[in-house]
Amino acid sequence: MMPKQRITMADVAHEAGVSLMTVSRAINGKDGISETTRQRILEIIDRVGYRPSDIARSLVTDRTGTVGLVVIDNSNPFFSEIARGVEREAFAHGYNVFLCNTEEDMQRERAVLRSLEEKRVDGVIVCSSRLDSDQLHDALEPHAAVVLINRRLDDPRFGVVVMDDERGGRLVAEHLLSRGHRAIGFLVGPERSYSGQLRANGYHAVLEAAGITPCSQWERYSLPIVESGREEARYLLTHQPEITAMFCYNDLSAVGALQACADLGRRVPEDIAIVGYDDISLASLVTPALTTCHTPKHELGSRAMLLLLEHINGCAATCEDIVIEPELVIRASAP
Amino acid sequence: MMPKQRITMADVAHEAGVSLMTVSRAINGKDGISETTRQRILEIIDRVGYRPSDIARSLVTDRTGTVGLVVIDNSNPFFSEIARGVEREAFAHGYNVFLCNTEEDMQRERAVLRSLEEKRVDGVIVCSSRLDSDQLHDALEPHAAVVLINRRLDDPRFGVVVMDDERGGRLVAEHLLSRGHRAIGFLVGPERSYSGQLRANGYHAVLEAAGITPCSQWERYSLPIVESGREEARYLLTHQPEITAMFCYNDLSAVGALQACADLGRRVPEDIAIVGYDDISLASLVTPALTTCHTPKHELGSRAMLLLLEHINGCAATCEDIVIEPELVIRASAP
DNA sequence: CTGTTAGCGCGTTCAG
DNA sequence: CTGAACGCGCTAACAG
Repeated sequence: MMPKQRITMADVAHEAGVSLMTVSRAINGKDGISETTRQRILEIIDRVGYRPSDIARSLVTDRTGTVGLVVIDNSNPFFSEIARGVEREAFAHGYNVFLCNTEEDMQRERAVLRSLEEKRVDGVIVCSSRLDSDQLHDALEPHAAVVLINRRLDDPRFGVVVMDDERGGRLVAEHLLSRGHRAIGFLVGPERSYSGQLRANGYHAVLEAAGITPCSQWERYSLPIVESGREEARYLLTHQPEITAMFCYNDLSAVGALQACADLGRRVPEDIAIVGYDDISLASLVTPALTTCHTPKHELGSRAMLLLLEHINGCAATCEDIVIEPELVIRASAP
Repeated sequence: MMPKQRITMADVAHEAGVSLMTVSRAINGKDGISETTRQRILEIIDRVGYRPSDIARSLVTDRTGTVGLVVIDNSNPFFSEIARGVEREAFAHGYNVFLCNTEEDMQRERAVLRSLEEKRVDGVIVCSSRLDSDQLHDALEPHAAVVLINRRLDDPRFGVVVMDDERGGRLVAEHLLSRGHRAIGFLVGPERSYSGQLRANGYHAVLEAAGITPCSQWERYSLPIVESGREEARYLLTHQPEITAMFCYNDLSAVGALQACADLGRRVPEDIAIVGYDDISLASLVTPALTTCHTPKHELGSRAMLLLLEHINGCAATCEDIVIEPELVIRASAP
């Protein structure tokens, strides 16, 4: 069986009785070609089903029309909504997106960043890296354009879109204090989470200003998933029964905390108040609905993609970081 | 400022004092090269930070090491979990994944499929297409390797991984009948949903066998999102008050139905039983927890990717469809 | 074991 | 307004 041969520009040129160059001009909308021949060529292209090869094109233009998106885990709604925002904006501008999950694995994070290099992506967006500053810098340095989400790195070449996490931490602390809570459990998040660190800073600052010394026994690392939240919350509730409220790293771990409360017969919010983070759609759907900090995930993604485009096109007007403010959403779990 | 020139294979060859070919062999692990020189070359590559260009490589090998994944909407947990399964398997085999959302837009679906052609992906996985058979066939025909998820198309060139949706529909119908329900509302799903059609077939078959003629006034199209479920469920509950149960296209619309019940003061499951579909993690977390059909989403994705690899490598051992059976999960919303 | 030649499909010169 | 030659970075096929 003869493997069906791909149609190439030469075929189109031949069919049209013109040179390769003329076909190329017709495709790329360049001038130096009469409107009539352009139309004729486009019709032929359509008829024979020719598809220009972005591969060949990329080799000469040094542009691929692709970007890489690196996230921890696309099955986490936080990331999947960001991914959606990125992809929508990318599509609108003619770009395709490589989706890469790191799965909390630093080695894999480096590996995907490297494979994206080899794919010659025009740029990468990295969301929630677990690498430390030096490692991350090294992994990103070879990339032509970079935008970080929820992470700062002191290199002006890298664009930044961040939530004001410190502020989010403060908002939560202030809310809980205002409701009279003094003994507050805290699921800090993954050990290497940059956002978690910032939230903790803001949170601690408010507590200290109120004369409360953050107590390390009230704090636990946790993964940003339901199971881990349940486990760590159960630990805290069991070992530190004086706790009357709990601030969870994200909504998923907060749902886990809700489950832990149910497991242990603690009523929410009567016995214990639970606060989540991010306001994923789940947050308003569980019972009791979660008090949480709203993070505009779709916007985070689309702003990041837009910024990346500026970097790719070398017209990064502003090298200022884009900072988005969170908003406290008060619901039944911590009224 | 001189734009830093990319390091090419020639640089490495020069540095090592060998020819291009030798470097190529060292990289690709081919033989016909001594182990010592290979090591020497790999060290140089590492030292100078050379990254082989997959673009250039693809041009000659006619393989890109990329696949396209086409879904309706990655912010829907159903799809984001499938995407995760696909990406994990892809990564494990050295492939990168283009994630494309169609957003229920048939024109966009064609557009992304076409752009994937131009990117010369080695294959595509299409999940929940909204195109009809002819359109979909035309859009997929130019692709070298294709796997469909939850859709059949009578072309042996296309691999298929499907849930047994008809069975799912039957399982739900049988469960509701066995609990004495006779007037059952039905959110059928998107008008062009293939899965929805199959579930409806199974569902209707069981009803008819029980002597119940499916009543079209009990059925409504709906989008697979919470808002739409709420709206359509409210319509049904208002206009067909005799209904004692509702079968919803997916868990998201079932959650919407739950909200509609709350809006209208109907108790679940006392006044009305609600059944969802897919068993996304949300299903077990809402109150009351949803009775639903379990769909192994991650597995769907990874099986699809594995099958696609077989097609890409031309060793599609089996051209049999892969069929996965759903399982009814009975929870509080329809005990 | 290693090098040389050719060409993948296209866009960018520079001539007509 | 159109075309011919060249090269992007790499690998396959053949020589040595």
